[in-house]
Amino acid sequence: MPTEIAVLGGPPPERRDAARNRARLLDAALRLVDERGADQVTMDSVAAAACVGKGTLFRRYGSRAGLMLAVLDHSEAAWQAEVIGGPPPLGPGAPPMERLLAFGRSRLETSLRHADLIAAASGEHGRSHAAAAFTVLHVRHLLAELGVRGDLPLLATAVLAPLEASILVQQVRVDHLSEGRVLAAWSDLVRRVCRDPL
Amino acid sequence: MPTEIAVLGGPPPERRDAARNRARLLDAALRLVDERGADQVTMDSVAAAACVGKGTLFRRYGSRAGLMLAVLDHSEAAWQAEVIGGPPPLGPGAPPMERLLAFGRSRLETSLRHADLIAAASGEHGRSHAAAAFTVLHVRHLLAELGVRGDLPLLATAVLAPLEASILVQQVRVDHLSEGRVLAAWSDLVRRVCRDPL
DNA sequence: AATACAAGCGGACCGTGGTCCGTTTAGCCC
DNA sequence: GGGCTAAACGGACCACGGTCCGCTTGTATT
Repeated sequence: MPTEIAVLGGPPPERRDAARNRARLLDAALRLVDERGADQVTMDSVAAAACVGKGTLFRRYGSRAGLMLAVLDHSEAAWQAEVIGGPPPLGPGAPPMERLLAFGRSRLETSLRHADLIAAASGEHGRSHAAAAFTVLHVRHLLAELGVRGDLPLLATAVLAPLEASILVQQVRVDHLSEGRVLAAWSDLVRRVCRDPL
Repeated sequence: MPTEIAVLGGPPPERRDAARNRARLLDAALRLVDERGADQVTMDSVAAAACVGKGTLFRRYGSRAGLMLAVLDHSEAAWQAEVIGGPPPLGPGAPPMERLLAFGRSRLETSLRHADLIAAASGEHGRSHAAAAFTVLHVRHLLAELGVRGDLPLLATAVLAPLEASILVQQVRVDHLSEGRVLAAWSDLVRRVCRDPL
């Protein structure tokens, strides 16, 4: 029986071949999604492109949604970095309201750009992936800086809700509303929410 | 060659057997969804229960999402009737703000009750089914009565966004926030949006 | 190095959504 | 009623997501 070192809980580390396969699979998925679009990528094709059995793919990522989530997180990492540490007004340095409006514009663009990926990733795990949690936290933080009172976590979620990919796709790609108009309406919403109730 | 009567365009009427099968299928689907829950109902089982071939099912309803949409519309008809003509404060007769808040509470409950059905119906047609259009129209109407200025269609969509089933399921069933708290936050949002900017 | 065993592996297999196409039938005209 | 055609029918068939299980391999222990 192997010595049990990890006294404090936590998942045991991945075996080296497992980690290698995980990386191979993510690589293959990133490449395929990039060159064909998310909804043209089958699980079999990813497994084949990674030279790995299908069973391994599902053991590592759980489901198609899980794999797409990993791809999505990878794709949005750069965006998150810009929000956290990039140049103003999106990054720190600008007044909170300007940052919030810049955030909205940027999020709108990103949601639309990754719409297919987001849809593919939005099965079963609810929407609670790292990326979503990050946006809520960020908006909540900005609202706090603006001195908004109330149930900030829920208010942040409410402000973010109209920027959900599924809603934006309906508005822009089905109803053919211009992105500018959608953004203007969102900005209006934000100003109303943040207005001081003096 | 049959006489062409419909000079003005529009889809030709359904053949009698087709209409009968459509009804049979919807009946079967309603019954199965009611007794097993939407995500335990397979297309094969619906076709079998309706004593109809699977091909027919798909010809009539296009896809699983289409069938579930029909079931959903049927299930929500009663709710829509209450909103349009039921007793206040949900129905007409109460002041607009009271109606709007009652609408929110009612919509929150309905979205959660039909969450599985809504999820099953939300493929491919975007969200543009009759039910969704109805809620937007209604909220838009109430906002107008409240004298709210701005891009009312988009503002209505933004106000409705936090009541989307997917978001509510995450908040209530995953994060275990109470319905009361979620509703309070939504009411707060609405009051902020409707506040007069004097 | 030899041993032991958990972890990992891969591909055959299954259920389900969706399509296809040869056959049947409702509706119209004579 | 008989004949014609477009519409409808239905079930065999396919693709894809997901599971299962017997075999392999990495790693820790001695």
